[in-house]
Amino acid sequence: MPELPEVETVRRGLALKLEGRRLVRVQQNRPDLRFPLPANFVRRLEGRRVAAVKRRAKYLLIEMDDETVLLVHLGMSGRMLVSRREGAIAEPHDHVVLETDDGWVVRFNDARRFGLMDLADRDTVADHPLLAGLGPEPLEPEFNGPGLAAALAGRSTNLKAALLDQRIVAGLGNIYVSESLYRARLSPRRRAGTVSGSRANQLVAAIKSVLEEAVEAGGSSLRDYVQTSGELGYFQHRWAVYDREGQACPDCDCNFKRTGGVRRIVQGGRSTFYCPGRQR
DNA sequence: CGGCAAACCTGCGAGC
DNA sequence: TGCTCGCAGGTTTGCC
Repeated sequence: MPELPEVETVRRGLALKLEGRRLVRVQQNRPDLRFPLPANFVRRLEGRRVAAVKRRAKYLLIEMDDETVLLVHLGMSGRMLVSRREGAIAEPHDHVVLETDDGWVVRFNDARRFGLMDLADRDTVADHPLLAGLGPEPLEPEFNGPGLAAALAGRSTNLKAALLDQRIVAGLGNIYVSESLYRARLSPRRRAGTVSGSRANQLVAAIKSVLEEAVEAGGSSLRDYVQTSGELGYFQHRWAVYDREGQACPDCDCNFKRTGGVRRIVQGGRSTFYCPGRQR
């Protein structure tokens, strides 16, 4: 999916179109996404003005003027497509459609339906079951070397799996874990508990720099992901290891002929990409 | 606790 | 051209 940089890109696009606008029409095209939509979903949103569009980890939090919060997760294939009302064409898998008082249409489109929406209250949304257990925001100062080391201490699971665990740090997914570990020169196979001190500091710095650059580039993009505007993100062109099996890594001083370049392994049923010459 | 597989669901590209 | 297979950015659950 959309990992943190993609969700942040979507958040910015939605904020430009939605903040301060009234939702004059809300259309719900099916009773459920990953979970059933809450009771009175349409009635609780229609006519409300959007106060703010925020983000926590990979969740979008769209706050209304009555303190209702529309919680959105894009899952693997979820998109928020923005267009003018007069040009809007309904497409398959448009599950929820929002229309603003100044003529914009936002369509939540999610073929695989791993995404979700729920309604919460502003003052208690942090305690929502989906948000309560999340770890620190990786781009905030609260995410730092000592804190990460403490969270990893004693864990025998591999470092890849630990960084995908949203309780350790919230917002990384399969692409940016591989990219961060490459930048930190740490092997995805290393035991998580062995990362402390300067290694933890380096890993935190790597995660922050990868995510910051990706946000700046407007996220990555695969075939089924577009930004709110419909344009593609550019970070995919900067992947060092993700989806680059067999190729030389960009900083290659690691004897390509011996290592065979970027290696793909499967951990927890998901692909991991790394350079065995650089990452230990 | 840990590791793994399966589950949720659809689409797409590769290979035959 | 058309079929089957494997794989895909996420997260949870259940089993050993």
